[in-house]
Amino acid sequence: MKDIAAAAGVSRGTVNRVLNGGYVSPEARTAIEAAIAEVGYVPNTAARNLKRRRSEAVGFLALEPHAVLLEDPNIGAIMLGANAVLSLAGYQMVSLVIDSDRDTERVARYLSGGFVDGAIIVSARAYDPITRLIAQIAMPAVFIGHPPDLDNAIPFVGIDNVGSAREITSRLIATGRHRIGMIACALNRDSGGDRLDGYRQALGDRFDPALVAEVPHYDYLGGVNGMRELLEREPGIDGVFAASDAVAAGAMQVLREAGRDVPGDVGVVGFDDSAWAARTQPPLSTVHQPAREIGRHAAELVHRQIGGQTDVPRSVLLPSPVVWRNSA
Amino acid sequence: MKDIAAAAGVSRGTVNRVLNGGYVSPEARTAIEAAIAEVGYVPNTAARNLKRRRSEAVGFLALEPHAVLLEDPNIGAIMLGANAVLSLAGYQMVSLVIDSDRDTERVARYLSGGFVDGAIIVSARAYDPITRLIAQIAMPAVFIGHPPDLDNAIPFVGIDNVGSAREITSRLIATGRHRIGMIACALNRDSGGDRLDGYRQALGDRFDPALVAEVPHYDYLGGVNGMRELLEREPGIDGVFAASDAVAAGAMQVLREAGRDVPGDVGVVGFDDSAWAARTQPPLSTVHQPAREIGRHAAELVHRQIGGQTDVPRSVLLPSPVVWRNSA
DNA sequence: TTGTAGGCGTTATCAA
DNA sequence: TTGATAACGCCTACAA
Repeated sequence: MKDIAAAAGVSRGTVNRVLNGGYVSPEARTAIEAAIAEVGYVPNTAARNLKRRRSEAVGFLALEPHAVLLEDPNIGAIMLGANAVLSLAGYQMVSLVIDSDRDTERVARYLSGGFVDGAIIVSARAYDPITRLIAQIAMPAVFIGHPPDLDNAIPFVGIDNVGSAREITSRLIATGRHRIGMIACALNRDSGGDRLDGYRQALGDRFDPALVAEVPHYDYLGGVNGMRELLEREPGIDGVFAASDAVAAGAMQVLREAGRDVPGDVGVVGFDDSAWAARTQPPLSTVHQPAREIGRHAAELVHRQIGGQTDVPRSVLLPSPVVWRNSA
Repeated sequence: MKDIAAAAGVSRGTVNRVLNGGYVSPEARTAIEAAIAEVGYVPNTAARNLKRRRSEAVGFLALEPHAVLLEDPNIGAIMLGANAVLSLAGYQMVSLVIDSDRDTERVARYLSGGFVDGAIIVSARAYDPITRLIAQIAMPAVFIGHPPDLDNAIPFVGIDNVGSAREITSRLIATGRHRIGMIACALNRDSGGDRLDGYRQALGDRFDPALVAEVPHYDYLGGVNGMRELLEREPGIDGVFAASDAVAAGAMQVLREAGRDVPGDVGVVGFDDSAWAARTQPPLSTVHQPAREIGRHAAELVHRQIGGQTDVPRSVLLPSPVVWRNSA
């Protein structure tokens, strides 16, 4: 900057004014702009951050084991939604992969080092060190999904998993199914537990633990294994609520191999309304998860916190309607 | 830092020495460490960067339209591979979504602002402004996939798309197929063009343009449309090389609906060896793309450049063997 | 082994 | 409208 001040024959203060707005005479301005173009000058952000005490960047943290991260059909859409909003607000979204303890530590340093002004956190587990750090340094942040900790200092954006699960299970009942099972996943995460709760609520007295197969992940393989288990335990099963579309796809594959017609013999419903849902044969009835919107709202919430607003909602619950197709 | 120097009753110089190594007396050290723990002090990275002129971070840039990004089965694995290496070297990988012109501009500022010491670039298009910027400011960088520009200042990591496509097509020929079509995608990208070239080379004189269906993206829908087109143009088709596994999955769905048996009536092969390949019925013969390794090598290449090494290879080509399953 | 002091490139304040 | 100047928090000589 010194260089271009010299080149334009003005002081650094004036250069700064054309950069960041202020009173500058036309002659000075053109001279400076010419010099900037000449040298290809770009302000040093480290210096700027040091002075301004902010980075104009927001971190997007996915605290997932990586296999899960890659399978998740929603996370990409959430990122894009968040990026759209942040981008418009002039913020750089930087997403950080946390894939080991070493990562955790480094990310912690990164966050407290002033590289970002805020954070969007996807599927934090309870007592995660990163989560605690963020709360401790009072960094503007938002969770996607339920907050994992009891203290609700950090707002969250999500959907009503319980309600939607209850609703889609109810409609399975309404279509005359009698032995309705569930393939439940990821019970250590809020979404997993909530969907199981919804299923249970819908069934009420007719709930039968023998009809619930538990599998670790929301993936195709989980659907395959879960369905096999269910079929073995209850050959007369005529309805299945799979905790995600990928799981439902795996389940349908097993049903096909077992010679059961969907939806004739067995009704199947999923969750997410992801690309899977359109690809299954027949297309899947499922719960629409507004991933893009979730990302948008999350970004807005951090942005408002960064801006110092105090009237930020503690939580935002987005509608997640059932999409009725042909699998049930 | 001033604070903790005061708290520990020493000078800032001494504090710095316990932070970054140097001669410090045991008493001073313990006092300082206590003070650090007390306050929860973390060094300000902006200031440190300003002084050291580096950030210990590497950018991961995917210059893709977002829809493509979400569909790509490899990009996640590449990121994880890169992150593993960078993490070990103490670098923070930050991935930046580029989803609009506004994004491009902001990312450019971000890069030249000293937020990262190097960059890994996925599927840059020719004449991309970001690419040019990186070359211009001589930032350590590496491309994943062919370099889009003629000047080869920036090394790249990839696979031999032409060779692998040729090989898998050849084996389709060797199994006795006579009318072998291809569903080609993304011809505006190097991988797309190269795979078509390999197919053409394998067929030699028997190459027939009427047997090539072009679709825009490497996705399931592309496979569906491409296969329909091919079937219409040449009902006697008995072999198909799909430019990716997702495309192959779409094609197989159409073949199934048309009553053609795979591999009995039509042999189908894909490319990527992604999760799709195991899910299709029958499992897909395909080309294994070592995505994780690609990420690893890319990270190593930038890291070595950042370290000032000059003997960095201009390119790394990883093996991409054919995986023979049951679809052909 | 420790303290002091100057500067990294910006921004912000204050006079002029 | 402009220029000088003092921070921002850290690192690194150099002196003690």
